[in-house]
Amino acid sequence: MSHTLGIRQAQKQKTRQALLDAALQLLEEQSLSSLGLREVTRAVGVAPTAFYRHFRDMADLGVALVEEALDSLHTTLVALLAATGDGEDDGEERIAATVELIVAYVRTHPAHVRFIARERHGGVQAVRSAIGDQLTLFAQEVKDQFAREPGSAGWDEDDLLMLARMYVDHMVMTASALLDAVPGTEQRVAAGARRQLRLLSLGRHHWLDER
Amino acid sequence: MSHTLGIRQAQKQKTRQALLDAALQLLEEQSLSSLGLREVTRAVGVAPTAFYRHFRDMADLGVALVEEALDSLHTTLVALLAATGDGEDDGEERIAATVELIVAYVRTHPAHVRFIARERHGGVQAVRSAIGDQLTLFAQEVKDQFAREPGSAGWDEDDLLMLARMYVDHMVMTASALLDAVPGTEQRVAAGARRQLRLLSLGRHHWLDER
DNA sequence: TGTACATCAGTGAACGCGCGTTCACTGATGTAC
DNA sequence: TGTACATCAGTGAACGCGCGTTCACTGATGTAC
Repeated sequence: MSHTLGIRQAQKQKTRQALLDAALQLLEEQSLSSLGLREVTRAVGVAPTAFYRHFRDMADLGVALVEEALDSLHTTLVALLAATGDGEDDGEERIAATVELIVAYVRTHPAHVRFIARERHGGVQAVRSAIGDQLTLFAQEVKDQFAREPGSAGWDEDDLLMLARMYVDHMVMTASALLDAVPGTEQRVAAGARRQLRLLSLGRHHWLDER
Repeated sequence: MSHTLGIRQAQKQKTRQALLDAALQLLEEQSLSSLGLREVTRAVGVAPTAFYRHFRDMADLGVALVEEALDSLHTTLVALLAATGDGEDDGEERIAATVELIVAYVRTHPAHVRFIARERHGGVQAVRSAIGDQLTLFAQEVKDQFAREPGSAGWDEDDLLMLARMYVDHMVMTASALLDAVPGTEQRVAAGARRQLRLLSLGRHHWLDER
């Protein structure tokens, strides 16, 4: 039997989620350090003081948003690694699948992408750290996947991590570029992203050529 | 004979520069959208209303800061392109010189770097646009330099621009990574950046291998 | 050079406003028997 | 099942504070003659 939440706890969760959703929406047009507690509670329709039943302050809510956003991003990353074949053809199929996944992710979670891109270097220290830690974790996972592939034979740890970081950074950058793209030009951006991945792939295949 | 400013104009410029300097310093620990006009004038030691003699609002000051920051970055970029030889040895010297220039730039202009990294995706639309436009311009200049090099024979325009964008983005990312680096680990970050440039360089040299 | 008037960068008082935080509260939900 | 008490998510009034913006001003600098 799975545990059913009491009415009280269920309602509390609902309010908490409403606060997170409202904040994420408000953050499309401003950054976390200028978003007010009253603004968020007003959007949800609860008293300002209700906020304190869920978060200590806005930075605390920001960290919760990072977890939410990067949980969904993690799902996408796992799918992306699953689509990783290191196949016979220099990975052209994998590149197309990767970019397609990013495009789909941006389409379904635009606010999350914007939030991460904006707050990654934003003005709230705790949130910046949370995002940095998660991206480092992602790079580790990508590295582990690379290490499993035959194309990585002979690579040392540092080089693999460097490669993984480039892929993760490229993912974030592509996602953010898609967001900022003039509507209708997303296909051009996606094509550019595929070209960039092709360049990285070429570099990767020739990495060991000169010892 | 060069034109000498009147006493009045010279003093006005001085105050304006003081406002920009104070704002840049305050922005090390917060983002533009949460920085207040009174905060800036207080730091300079003038009345809040003096602000309006120089800027319409904080967004206006932000755009002025973009111009200031990217002017100095442009100087660095020109030096960087001058250091570009596309030499015999896969460009290892150029890579070292490039990373060294970025390290030096971050050391001498840390606040500018932080400002650009933070506001590139920040909450103030006008500033975001100003930064985006300048970076596009930089990519064009890098592209033009690449086009002049023998290694780029056979490349089409779109591919060259894509490559230039990767270099510009890599520069910004490296600069921001150096800022965030735990003090003392800058050399590790620089080594990682060199490795990444080596990978890009390899990709570049093999770009036309398969037509 | 001296005088009379114009300009305008910076001042300081005043304003209305929304902010974050405190506090004692209410009333529905949970628990013990 | 029913009753008595405990818990606690959300309320609403109140607070002091700093904000952006307005306005009429001052006095040093600039200009015309």
